[in-house]
Amino acid sequence: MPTNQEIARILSEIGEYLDMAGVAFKPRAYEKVAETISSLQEEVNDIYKRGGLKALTEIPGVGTSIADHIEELIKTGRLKYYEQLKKKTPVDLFTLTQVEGLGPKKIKRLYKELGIRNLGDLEKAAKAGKIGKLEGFGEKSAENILKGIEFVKKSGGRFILGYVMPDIRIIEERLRKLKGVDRLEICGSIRRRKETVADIDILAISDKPKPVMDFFVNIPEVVRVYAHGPTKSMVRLKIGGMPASAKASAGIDADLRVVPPESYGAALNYFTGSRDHNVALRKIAIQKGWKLSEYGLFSIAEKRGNSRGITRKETRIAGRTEEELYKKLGMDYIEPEMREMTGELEASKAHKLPKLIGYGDLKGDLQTQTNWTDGSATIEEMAVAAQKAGLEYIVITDHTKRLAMTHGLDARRLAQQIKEIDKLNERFRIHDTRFKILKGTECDILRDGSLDLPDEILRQLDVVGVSVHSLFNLSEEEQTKRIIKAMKNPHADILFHPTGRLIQKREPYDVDMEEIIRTAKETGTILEINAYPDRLDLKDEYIRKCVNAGVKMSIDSDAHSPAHFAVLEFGIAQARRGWATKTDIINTRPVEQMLKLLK
DNA sequence: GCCGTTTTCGGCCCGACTGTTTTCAGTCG
Repeated sequence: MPTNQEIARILSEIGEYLDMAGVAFKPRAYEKVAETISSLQEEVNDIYKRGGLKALTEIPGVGTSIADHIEELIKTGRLKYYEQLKKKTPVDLFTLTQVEGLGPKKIKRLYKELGIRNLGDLEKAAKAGKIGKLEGFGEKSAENILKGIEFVKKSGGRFILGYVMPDIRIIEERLRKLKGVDRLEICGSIRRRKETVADIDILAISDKPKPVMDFFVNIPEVVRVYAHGPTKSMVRLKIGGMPASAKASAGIDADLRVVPPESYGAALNYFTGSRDHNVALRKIAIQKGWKLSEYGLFSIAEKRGNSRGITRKETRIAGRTEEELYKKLGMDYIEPEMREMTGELEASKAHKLPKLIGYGDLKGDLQTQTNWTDGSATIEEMAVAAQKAGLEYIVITDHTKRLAMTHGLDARRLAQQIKEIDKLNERFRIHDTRFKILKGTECDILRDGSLDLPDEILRQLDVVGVSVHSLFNLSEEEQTKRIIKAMKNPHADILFHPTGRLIQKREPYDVDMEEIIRTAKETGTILEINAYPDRLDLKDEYIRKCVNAGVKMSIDSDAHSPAHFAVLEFGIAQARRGWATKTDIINTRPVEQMLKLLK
């Protein structure tokens, strides 16, 4: 049974083969449907099982031909049409197209004239000087291909946002301070605050773009310059990124575009994306008889000349700000985190967009660890750091005894910690701060769904978080049952990192999230949005389901050191991508009100 | 090959840069 990713890859390769053959329009149809399928929530397989060919054609971009292709793939595991194309040009398209500067047309010529089928062949030919001699290629192309090969070998492609953000901000500040730069913004998936990002898109306003460009391609982090023009430059940056990895050492690509002030909003919008969101906006503009580009929204007047045909006069009608642009198109402003074509255009037209939780809206943090278990700092140090980060309260949630490697707390040590926290709060009170340390736990959920600490001690805590740290491989049924039983414990207030995933490291465990969300609603259990950059667990799609179901959530740092409170912004970003408002998140409230929302 | 609240036929987002060219194709985002 082919997975969505496998189906998407085959369809996308068909698109590239058609492109190679010079076929018009079909390539884009295949590329587009491949993108849709690779980001589909439901398995295409299941859709087919449920409703056959007809259900397949209800997937956007799937018509009769592609539906037939998919059916053949599901039924036979093969696709004759694809195999025929592949036979004509039997190359490793997937890898070769990852080489910067190589597209279908060039790959075809390299195969026809030099017999190049894969990365190895390509490297050999380039080193042997064969590519430079090919008509239309030249020495420079050969050199670029070799550099491209190096990167493909080293890089996995995407970076975890929270790990690269600190370095990106340093570069951003340096460029912003540059003389001649009036405004500057990081756009693209970074502005949309995606979980992972592939590159850095930077937009600037300047009336002297040349010195800005020259500065940019010469900053010390630049290891390679792909393009250096008057309004657009592209480079590869070597930035630390944390944790240090092979990936980070390969560097990350950054583009800088400079536009005039009257185009800033349109450019900001265009370079922020998502691509699909932009395409949809341009179509709306066309329906109104206008044209939208990164330079603005234009009305078009056509004048018929006597013999010379038609002349077009374009008049800018919006583009200085994004707000103006959306308004002119008949819509409310859409926050960057929502620009993913998941219904934001419809909501915007109907003036029904939610007012998203803001980046300064958190008043507390409900999951923090200390040196009582696997954290690095004392309770007091964590409290002081949280206060500095602008919070009014934190919950200390050290691990429990089942997690032996962290010296998890048993009932006796937890009782000691409770006393310690009482003392500290007294001291804070004396020093006349309103900051409050709450007593809590990150209590392990055992195999059978019971909790790692007895009810007698849980009863004494302000906040009980429960979470899974073992037996990730249980069947979906067993895992779901286990977690639901824990949620039904009258003391279990919050389910921490509900799916257990680690981005780029560990898949989520098999769990029926629909069922978990229903149980949360039933039992009044809070679901956590864990802000730690490689967790971001819940995912945006589940956050949105919680919002729609009226299930409350918390945003927690899972801080293991004082510096970690900085990650809360990524949790807020995640919540915003799930369309959550301030009222959906319990720790936007002052401590007394927050506590009232718990069991 | 897909799609339709102006279209079931005739459209399909738009522009920048490079390299190898003498006016542009290919690639990228």
